[in-house]
Amino acid sequence: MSEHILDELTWRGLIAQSTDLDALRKDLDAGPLTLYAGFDPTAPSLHAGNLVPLLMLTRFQRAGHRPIILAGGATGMIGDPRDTGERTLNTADVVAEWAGRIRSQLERFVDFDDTHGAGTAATVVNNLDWTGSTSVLDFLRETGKHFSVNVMLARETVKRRLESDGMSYTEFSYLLLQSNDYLRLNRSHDCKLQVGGSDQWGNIVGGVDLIRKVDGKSAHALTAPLVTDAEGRKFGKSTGGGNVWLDPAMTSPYAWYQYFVNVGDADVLRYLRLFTFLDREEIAALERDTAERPQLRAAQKRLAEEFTTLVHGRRETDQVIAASQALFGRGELADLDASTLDAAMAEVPGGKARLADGPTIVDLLVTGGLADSRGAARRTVNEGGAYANNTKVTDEAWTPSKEDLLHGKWLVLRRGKRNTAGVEVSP
RNA sequence: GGCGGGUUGCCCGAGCGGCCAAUGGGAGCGGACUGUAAAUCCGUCGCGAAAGCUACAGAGGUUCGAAUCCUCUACCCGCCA
Repeated sequence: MSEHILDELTWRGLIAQSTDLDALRKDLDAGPLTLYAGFDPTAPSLHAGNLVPLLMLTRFQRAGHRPIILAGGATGMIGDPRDTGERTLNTADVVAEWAGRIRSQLERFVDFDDTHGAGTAATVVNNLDWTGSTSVLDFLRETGKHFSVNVMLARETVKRRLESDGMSYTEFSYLLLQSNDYLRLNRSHDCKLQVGGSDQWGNIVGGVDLIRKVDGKSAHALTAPLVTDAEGRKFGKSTGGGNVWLDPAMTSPYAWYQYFVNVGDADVLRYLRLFTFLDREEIAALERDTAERPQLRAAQKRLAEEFTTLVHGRRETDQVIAASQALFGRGELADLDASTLDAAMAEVPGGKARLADGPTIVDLLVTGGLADSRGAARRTVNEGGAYANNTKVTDEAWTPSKEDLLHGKWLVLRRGKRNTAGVEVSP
């Protein structure tokens, strides 16, 4: 069969820090091992960066182990300290709502049956279930007593925060909560491994230490390199800013696909290893393609295809690929048949306009969602970045005529090289 | 509780009472070059066609005129108790 999970993670570049790997390997070989990763509801949706640790759970499950997904209903109420400064607390309602939404996203990435061997069925837990009812006194006496402030102050994030804005006691306590989670799961599920992004290292080993101190047992820690910054922003530098969200209402499948098609050569192979299940041979072949014929973007297209399928499903992926080919292909837009064009237009942003209103290119860029304001739209036109049906428009007053409408209703707008929108124009 | 400092546009960060829609970075956006890459260079970057409008934590006030002065409120930081 395949190689050892730890060896696979190593070549994929998924191991940033770890406790004793040999000891972990021994435990892994002894049978299904229970492991967990936690996800705090800090936004209404997971983003691409969250998928590294999430897929790590998937990989372990496929290798015959048992994943626990933890939704941070409690930790999300507190906030993991970050370098940029104190977080604003969200209300309990918001946290609960986000936790629910994230939970349903998380559930798609693991199997809840013993598909990968006996005892590999996944579990979902919410740390609010055991933290919410704990009394302060119990918590301080039973958990707090095991933590040395001296040690906590030495943590990187804490040090940086003390040099800048300082930190509330609330956030300072975060470590204790997450450590306690690990202890709880170790006791209730015999969970012996926690994985996460490398920013979680301190929190994870906090739990490892706690388990050792309280129960005298050993547990493992494994972190993956961060692909995003602490905020999950700036996932890559190859294209537009902002987060790439899993929620199709926040980031459309088309936008998701396009984002990964546009990944730079320097990142694409690493991303393939981090975000896909392609094996060494396939990735090596794509590496050759990238080196020899980079303009084909074979690796990027494969990454985008695999990753879109993983998140949005095969069907949706086929549609966005078709749309991308139609819009970025060599052929003339006018040559696309009606159903292909309709399908492509359904994937990109758009709007509606009426010919009778005599909308100008400026109006259309705004209604198509390609410009935030009319001023921005005019700027785009003057900068030479506006296109209608792939023809550059340089006159702000340009207005489409009936003959411009593809299949009698579509006007394909573009801003710059790769931002496309479809405006449906009625008489 | 006392004393002091702070709150500026997406982020960081300047800002003498008029010349400030507000210096400078970064991010973003467009162009050139390419491959729907990277790097680099150029341009741009509140809303509005314009008049003008809305903005410098919030609310008042002083003034011909305030982001800049005063008062109160909220939040943040530091020192002391």
